[in-house]
Amino acid sequence: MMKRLTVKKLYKLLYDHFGPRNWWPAETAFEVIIGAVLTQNTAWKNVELAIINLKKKGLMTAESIARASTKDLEKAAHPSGFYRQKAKRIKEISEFLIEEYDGDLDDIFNRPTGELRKELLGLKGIGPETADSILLYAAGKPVFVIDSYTKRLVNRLGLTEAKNYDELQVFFMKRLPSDVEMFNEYHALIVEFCKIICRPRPLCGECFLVDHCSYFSSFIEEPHNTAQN
DNA sequence: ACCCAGGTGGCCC
DNA sequence: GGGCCACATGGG
Repeated sequence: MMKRLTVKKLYKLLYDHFGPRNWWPAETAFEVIIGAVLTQNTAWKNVELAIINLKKKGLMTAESIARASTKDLEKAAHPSGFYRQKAKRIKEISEFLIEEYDGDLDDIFNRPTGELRKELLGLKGIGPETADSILLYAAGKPVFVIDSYTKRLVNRLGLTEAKNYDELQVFFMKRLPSDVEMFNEYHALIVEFCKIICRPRPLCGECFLVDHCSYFSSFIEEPHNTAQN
């Protein structure tokens, strides 16, 4: 008889399997913001290339990006895709930080979380996931980040019917203690798990969650016949 | 030659 | 408020 999988139990399973992920992969809070924009609908590997380019040009501070030419920013952002709009957006965000907060992130991060979130959402290029990634991974606020992996996973597991961002966020936050470290790990663990196993198309092979959830076993398919086509 | 990746904003109805 | 669509590169 299979026990019902809960949000807390899922966290434990993922944590026990993968261990701490130690996110976000960035040297500074500002780099988290830039990475969060660059990684929108983009593989992180490509984002790394763009971040290396920016650093090589000395473009990993709000001051330098605000001052940089659009052309230089586009060249650096190129490998991450959507490079024209991303270049424009990291420039606008940097300009905003300089103008409104003198480039001081501690200053802006000291604001109440709700107000800060609204302020971030007001910027072009920052939607709910990017805003919450910044709140959690740069500002250290207890905010649960939802992404396409999270939606896919909880829907397949049958944990909730919720589909839209805010509903899913409430779903998780109502069932978990407000703990920055745990929220940090939980999101990173979901990404890790989905990168490997919970793909758009079912992946053949075993999955350590199968024993814990019947919904999950239902989409694990038989090994692919690679001979066809 | 497809499909996919740590989304967002602008339209349209 | 939801359903499309453009945005673009690099890897499988």
